[in-house]
Amino acid sequence: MDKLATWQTEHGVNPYPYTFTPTHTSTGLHNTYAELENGTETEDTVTVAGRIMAIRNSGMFLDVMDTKGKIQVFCHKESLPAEFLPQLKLLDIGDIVGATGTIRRTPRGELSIRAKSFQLLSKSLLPLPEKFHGLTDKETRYRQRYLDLIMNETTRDTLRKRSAIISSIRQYLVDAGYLEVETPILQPIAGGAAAKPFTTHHNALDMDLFLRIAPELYLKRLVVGGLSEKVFELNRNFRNEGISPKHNPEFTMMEVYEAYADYHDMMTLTENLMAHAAKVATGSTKVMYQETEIDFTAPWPRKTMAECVKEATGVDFMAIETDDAAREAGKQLGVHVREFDRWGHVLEQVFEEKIEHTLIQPIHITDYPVEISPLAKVHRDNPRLTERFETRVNGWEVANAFSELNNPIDQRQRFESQLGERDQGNDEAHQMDTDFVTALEYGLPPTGGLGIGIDRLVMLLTNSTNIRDVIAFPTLKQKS
RNA sequence: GCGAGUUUAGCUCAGCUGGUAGAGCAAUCCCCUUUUAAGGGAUGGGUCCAGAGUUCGAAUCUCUGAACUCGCACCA
Repeated sequence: MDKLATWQTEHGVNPYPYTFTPTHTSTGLHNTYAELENGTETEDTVTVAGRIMAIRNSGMFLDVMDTKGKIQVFCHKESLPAEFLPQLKLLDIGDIVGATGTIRRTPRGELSIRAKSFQLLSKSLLPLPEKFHGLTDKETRYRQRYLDLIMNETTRDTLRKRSAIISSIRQYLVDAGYLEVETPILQPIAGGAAAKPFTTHHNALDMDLFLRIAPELYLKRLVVGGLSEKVFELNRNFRNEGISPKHNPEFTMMEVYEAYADYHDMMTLTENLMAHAAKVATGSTKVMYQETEIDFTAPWPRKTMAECVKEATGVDFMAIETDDAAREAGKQLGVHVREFDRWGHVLEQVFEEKIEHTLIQPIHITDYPVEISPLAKVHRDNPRLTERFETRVNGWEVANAFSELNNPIDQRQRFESQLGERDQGNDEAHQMDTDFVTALEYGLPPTGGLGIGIDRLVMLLTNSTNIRDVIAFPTLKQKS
């Protein structure tokens, strides 16, 4: 652009200088001078910096936006030294500038800085989207998130809240004595969940590796080793599956393991963590999501999966003895049943198709069938069930937790049973991880474990209806 | 993967039954020094998503493809 050259040749200005030192933020000034009356001038000199979002009256009024907000810079020819006036004409919407001047409030009530000087800090070469409608095209908003952030306060707010939520969870756990750890993202066996992994290859080792679908098996190894009785990891998982408003191929999971705890303890921890995060993000444990108020205030109801199904359908799966009878019952209820489904698969399928979407307020669904819970400990009162729960909010799975299976003999059998399912066509059945079984053979203490889907929690706490709105750079197809 | 929809200027969008490509904002130039989407005047700006077809003539009709959006499926 010509203006870029003009800055350099006619004004000897480097349009991309190295440093600048603002003394104040826009929001800080709005707070400090909240009581300043209209039409008042002060002698208080401040320096701010930010992006020009609007220019009015040929540069007399600049709206400057910094991370905290906006403030008007008032460039009047009587208060701005004459040498700045030609430079004023060279400013564009989108330029980043610093300005120094005195605080005043205009007769119409706009807190402003009466500029004594300003400095170009970065020249913008591309025009910003139109100011009134802003940037609304969803594709551009996701592909060029920087533009979305410049133009849309909601986007800035959502992603800042995401950061606050993650910090609050981390801080809560650290304060409670949990040790934050890191475990491999590149794994030779993608374990800890049922999902299709991304595959990659290490050249020097000539070895295929998988991006992890869950950190679970490594975190339990750390508990076996006694690194800490309470560990957690807050990081990305990768699942090679469809993209939807609730699924991104890479997503953020918090997993925590606590020795000598069981799944009841994990329910309490889930409630405390989410209620805390809700308060940090929204100021309250009662959160408006779309048209519904969701109440995260602890404690939350707990109900077994079989009870839910019995209440909603009248069918008591606990009274069904065989897999054949379970499949028949599933078909009777109009639920999708596969030929290799056993009692537990059918029970879960009925739950998902008939009940899940009705669970709006936070609830722990407990006592999952053993067939679909290969890493959870058998229920102390019933061998067909496990001590596992999933927390549902707004019909979504937001947490999954167990009393961890720590009996190595049982674990080996569960893996073998999963291999059997794999042979029957369930390509997401769990793989055998012999080293993990070996770790259990050295002894994992009784342990409670919990995973929380951070992105979905952030969606709920920021009133977002698409997971892409809570991920700064969501996965998109490459433009050809 | 399936269905519906969208794709036109930097942005937000018009463009009818096929007949020379439009507006507002942004940009450039001029006027204007107390504006709040500032205002007035002038000017420039297009691979109408891509390719093929129908037609004298296609942004518009047909087919194929692409990206996106929404819904569904998948995601135990």
